[in-house]
Amino acid sequence: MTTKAERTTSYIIETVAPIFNKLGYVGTSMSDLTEATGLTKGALYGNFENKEALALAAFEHNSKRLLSVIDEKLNSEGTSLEKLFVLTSFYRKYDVFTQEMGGCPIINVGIDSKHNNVLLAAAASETIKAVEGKIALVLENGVKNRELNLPVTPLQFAKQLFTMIQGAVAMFTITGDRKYLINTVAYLEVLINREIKK
Amino acid sequence: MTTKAERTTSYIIETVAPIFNKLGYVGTSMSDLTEATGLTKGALYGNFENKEALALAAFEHNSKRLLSVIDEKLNSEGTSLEKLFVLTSFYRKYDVFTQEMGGCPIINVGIDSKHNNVLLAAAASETIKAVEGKIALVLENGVKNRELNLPVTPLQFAKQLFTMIQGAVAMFTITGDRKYLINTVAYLEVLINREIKK
DNA sequence: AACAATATATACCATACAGTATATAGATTT
DNA sequence: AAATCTATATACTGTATGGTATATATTGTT
Repeated sequence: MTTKAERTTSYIIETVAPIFNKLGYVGTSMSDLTEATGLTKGALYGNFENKEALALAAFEHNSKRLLSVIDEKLNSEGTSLEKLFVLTSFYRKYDVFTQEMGGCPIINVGIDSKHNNVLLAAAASETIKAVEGKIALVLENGVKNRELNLPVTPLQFAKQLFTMIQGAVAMFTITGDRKYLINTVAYLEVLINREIKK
Repeated sequence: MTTKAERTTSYIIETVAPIFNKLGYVGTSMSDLTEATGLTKGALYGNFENKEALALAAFEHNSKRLLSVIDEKLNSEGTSLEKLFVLTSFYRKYDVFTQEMGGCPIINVGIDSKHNNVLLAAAASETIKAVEGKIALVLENGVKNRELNLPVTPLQFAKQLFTMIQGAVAMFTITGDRKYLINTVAYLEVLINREIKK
């Protein structure tokens, strides 16, 4: 059972998350948030200690959503190779997935908070590590099953894959051109088939 | 001959550029800038119409510096292949180059200004186009000289290369781990040798 | 060197900011 | 349903914000 208070707290987080993600930590004002939620400062400060705690909760919300979708993709039925292709397919349409979140939380918060908020910066860095770990696990299994052949360690290859993906995400975010996502995913799929498929 | 006024203007730009690059457009206050320059608001507003004009000049300064170094690398003596390797070498140590600028201006301003300042966002996007064009030119020459063999158009390949580079830059910026730069450049050099070298 | 033109400093404005104390409304428990 | 407890609204801090009007230096010109 969820009490009214709990529901208010999560309503705030959900409403506030895309705003922080879009406008950044300093770029978001408390009045932006009262306006969006339809609540007053009293309500916001009753549920969260301060702006920083609110921003942190907002990022964790977006991060968890992203991580759980990635988990879902990487745990879908099929071979390790197929799992990887499910992931790349997800990133081909990453723009629609991130639309309601207000963009990629890793890139947005990671860059925005670099010199503005230590906790947020650390959280973004942690999310990267988490994704890399998840991809590495799939790669590791593929190697164990004699399905894949990696030129470097699973974690190293995972980092390389994710770096390329985030490159496409960054370029898409800055230019607004979806082709960066589409073309990078196409490149990655060829790369996986040619370089690591046994 | 440079008049005193001109020297003040460029002194302001040079001093202010890394601050805007680090803290972002909204994250930078006019008092940050008076403090850093040792000048007063009167001086700053005497030389620039407003905060936006100042931020724009600051970005253009960083962007020009970056583009001219890239130009220099891509116009160095040697074959097209060698030029490409001079560029990748530059990005292996991109962290030290961007240190005094306060980080990569493309990533920082591109992401930061996305929802905060239209002119800055457009300027970052333009800088990306400029870099891609410069790389494409070298690739095009390499094809003409029967030195390179591209699987796609020069511009398309240039975009793919630059996307990977900026991916490494983004990951380095967020995590602070130089290995993203080092490993991505290593990967790119193998890629160039194996995929497009004739 | 005296004057005119320009650049910088000072003092100020209205507004927006994050945050708080307290009053009021709403929910939960008995 | 009454009483208690909790959550939200209101009204208010003090401070920082971008920007400006004007006075004062500083520069370039004759």
